[in-house]
Amino acid sequence: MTNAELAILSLIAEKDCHGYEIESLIEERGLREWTEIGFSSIYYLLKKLEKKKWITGKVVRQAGPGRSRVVYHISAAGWKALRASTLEALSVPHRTTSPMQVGLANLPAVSKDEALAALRQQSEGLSEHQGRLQARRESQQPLPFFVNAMFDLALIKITTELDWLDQFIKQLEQMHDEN
Amino acid sequence: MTNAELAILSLIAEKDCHGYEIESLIEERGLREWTEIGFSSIYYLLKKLEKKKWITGKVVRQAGPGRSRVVYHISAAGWKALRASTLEALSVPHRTTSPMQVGLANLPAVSKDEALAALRQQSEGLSEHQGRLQARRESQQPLPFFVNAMFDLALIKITTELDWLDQFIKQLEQMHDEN
DNA sequence: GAGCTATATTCTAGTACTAGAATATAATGA
DNA sequence: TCATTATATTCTAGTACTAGAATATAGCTC
Repeated sequence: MTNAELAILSLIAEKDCHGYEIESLIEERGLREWTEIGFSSIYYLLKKLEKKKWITGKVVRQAGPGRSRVVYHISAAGWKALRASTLEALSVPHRTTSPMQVGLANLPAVSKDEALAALRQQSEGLSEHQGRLQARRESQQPLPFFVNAMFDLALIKITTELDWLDQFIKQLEQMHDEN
Repeated sequence: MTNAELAILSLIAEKDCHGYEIESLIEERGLREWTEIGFSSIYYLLKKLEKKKWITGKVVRQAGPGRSRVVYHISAAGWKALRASTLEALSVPHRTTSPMQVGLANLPAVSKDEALAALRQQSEGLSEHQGRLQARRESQQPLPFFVNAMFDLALIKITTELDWLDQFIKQLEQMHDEN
């Protein structure tokens, strides 16, 4: 199961949902901070999960305007897959090279000044992201311990990267320009 | 330009290459530690870069056995794209949520013991990766400062994650099992 | 009963790879 | 000369999304 599939499946595991509702859940909880599922992908992913028999859809006509919804419910096989996939995600390390690291590998292609400007921008963007995460965590307390753990890990990773980056910028500033 | 395209283009920028040669460079330098470009993707990516006019191919018959090679050379437009893409990679932060974090979000789906076993496996895998990176860096000294920077950053990120993980495992061990 | 609005889903035409098998070709050796 | 080997490239049939436009339908208003 892919990350995107797992994310959708776990929302349905929590509570029966239709596509539009999943979109609002994602929006509401700021899940876009964690995944990159676009609106147009939700229905695609739902169909995929249904094809695998992990969820089953039921057309529901409701009071109020608008067409009927398809409300999805997780199946026994879906729970099994969710558990298996969660364990796999927890156990298998996944090497992650950020674009910035790839950029670093190509540092000689740009001038010192350009590199410095770019890295300062990176640093600012990272700080903003850090701030957003911190704010979101604080605004939602108290949270279950495992959600706090997620925030912790995310924040610690960003902070580490930011510290390293700021030190690297200083180091680069003091270097002789070879370009 | 995608990460994969950038990686290939930067190898060609360094020196004219044909497809098979790129594969051996990737293997030789342990670039799979940084990117996930499969062998079958190299030719696909070369074609893509050629279509964008960033590289030009030339059929070369060489001494020795085997069919002719297509040796690629970076164009002026290619250099321009390489510089632009490098600056973008250096400046634009990229949120990266590892599968483990997604797993953490689904922690309630598994039992405490299962989670602990999985996380211990994660920790071991991470340690091994850390060791591999460290060994590779040491075996290749002296390296250009920016390559050392890449290793530094990668190692610091892994170490941070590992420290957090080991602490989290301890915390989880002391918790009451609710599943 | 005709149009309007809100709600929800589907469709079209992409992009970006990827695994693995098949193919092509130059030299060499039996 | 004809199979074999080494070298290098191409082909087939996928998977996994994704942007944005189009469509469907229930109720409400006039």
